[in-house]
Amino acid sequence: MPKRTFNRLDDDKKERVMRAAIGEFQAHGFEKAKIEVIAQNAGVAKGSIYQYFDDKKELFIYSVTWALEYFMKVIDRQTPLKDMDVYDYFLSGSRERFKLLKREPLLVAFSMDVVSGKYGSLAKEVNSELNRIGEEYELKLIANGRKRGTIRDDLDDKTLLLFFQGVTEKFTTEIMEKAEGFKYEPTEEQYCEMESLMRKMVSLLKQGMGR
Amino acid sequence: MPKRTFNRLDDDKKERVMRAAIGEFQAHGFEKAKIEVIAQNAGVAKGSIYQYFDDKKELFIYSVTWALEYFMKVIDRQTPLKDMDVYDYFLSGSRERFKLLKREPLLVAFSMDVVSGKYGSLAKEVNSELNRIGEEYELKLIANGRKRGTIRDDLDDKTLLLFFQGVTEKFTTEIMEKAEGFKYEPTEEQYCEMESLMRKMVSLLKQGMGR
DNA sequence: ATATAATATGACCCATGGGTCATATTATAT
DNA sequence: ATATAATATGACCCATGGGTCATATTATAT
Repeated sequence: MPKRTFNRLDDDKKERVMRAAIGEFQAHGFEKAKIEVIAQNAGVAKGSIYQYFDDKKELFIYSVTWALEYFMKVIDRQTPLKDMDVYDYFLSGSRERFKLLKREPLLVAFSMDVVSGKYGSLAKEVNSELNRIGEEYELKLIANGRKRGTIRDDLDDKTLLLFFQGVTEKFTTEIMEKAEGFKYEPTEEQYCEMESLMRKMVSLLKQGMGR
Repeated sequence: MPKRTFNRLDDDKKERVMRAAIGEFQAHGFEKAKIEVIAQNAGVAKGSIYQYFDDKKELFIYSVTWALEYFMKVIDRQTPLKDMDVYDYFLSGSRERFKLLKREPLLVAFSMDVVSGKYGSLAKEVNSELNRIGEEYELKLIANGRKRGTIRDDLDDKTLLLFFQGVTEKFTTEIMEKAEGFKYEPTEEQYCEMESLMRKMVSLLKQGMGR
C-alpha cells in the first residue's frame, strides 16, 4: 500500500503517477523499468516517488492493484445478467474487453501481461486471487448449463472449465495481437472480423461442450 | 553464436556451461540471472564465460538454441507417423512431452517459458520461427482431416487451428503445473490422472471440431 | 503576518553485477 | 626441452539506477 502522502494527493496527480508507472512497467518489464523515467512522465521529481511508495516493488504491486480496481469500477457498471450461459458470458465478455481496449489500450495490455504471468512471482497474489474469482464464476455458469441440459454430462466440471478457459484465453490473446496492429482505432472491417471469429469460437465451444 | 573457444571445448564442459546457464535463467529470469552464479555452477571462472560468449544476451540466446536443438534431437528419434490425425498428434505429443518432463524437467520448463513468451523480445526470433513450424504442421493435419471428412467443413483452417492450439496449450500448462508438484517422479496414479485428462480433452476437441 | 507541519526536489550515495585485462596455466608444435 | 599459441582465472573497473537526505517550497493553523 502507498504511503499516507500519496493518498492525500489530488486524484489527477495520483492518476498521472499510476499511469506513468504502468506505462513504464508495461513497456520494459519490472527490472528494466526506471523510477527516474516514471517520475519524469508523471511530472514529478524522482524523490517524490519515494515520498509516495517505499520502493519499486511496492509501486509495482500498487500499479497492478490500481489497474485492477479501474476495471472493477468499469465492469461493475454493466451488471452481468444473472443466469447467463457460458457462451453469452464469452461473447459479452469479449465485446466488453474489446471496447475497453479501444479506450484504455495501456491498462488492458498491462492487465493482460499480469494475468499471463509475465511478471512472474511479483504479481502472484493478486493473480491467483483473480483466477480464483474467475474460476468460481465460470464453474457456476457450467453448473447452470448442466442443470439446464445444454452441457454434456459425461465430463466433470474441472475438465470443461479447462477446455473453456483454453479456448477463451487463446481467442483473447489473438485479438490482442491483432489489436496491436490497429493502432488504435480499428476499422469497421476489423471489428467485423473480430465478431466473426468470436462467433466461430462459440460454435466450437458449443459443439464441444454441448450434447 | 558462441566464440570459437567455446566450440573447441569438450562436450562435457559445454554441457555443464549450458545447463548452468539455463538453470539460472529459468530460475531468475534474464535480468536477475547472474553470470557469476552460472560460472560457479558450471565449475569455471566468471572470466571464462566471456571467453565463450560476447555477453549475457548472447549466452541467453544460445541457451535457447541449445535447448531447442536438444529437443530436435530427441524428437527426431521418434519419427512421426505420416498421415496422423490431429487427435493422435495431440495424444502422442503430450505423452512425449510428459516423458521428457521426467527426464529433463529443467529443459522442458525452460522451453515452456520461452514459448510462453516469458522472456519477451529476447527470444522473439527463435520463438516465432518455432510457432511457424508448429503451425504449418498442424495446418497440414487439419487439412488432412478435412479431406478425410473427420473435420467439420463449415469453419476455416485458421479458426480450427486457433481452437486446437488454445485447448492443447491450456492442457500442457495444466500438466506442467501439476508436474511441479510431482518433484520429480510422478506416481502411477498421477500418471493415470494425466492420461485421463488427456482423453477427455481429445473428446472435447473431437466433438468440437468433428462433424 | 508568523510559525509549523507537510510535501517537493534533485544532488548525492552506494551496492550491484556486467564486462575487462594482465597474468598464470595448459596445450600444441618443433 | 623449448617456444608459442590458446585458454583459464579472478581482481578490478565502472556504468547504472534504486534509494536517501538536506534543503527549498508550499500548505495549514493561529
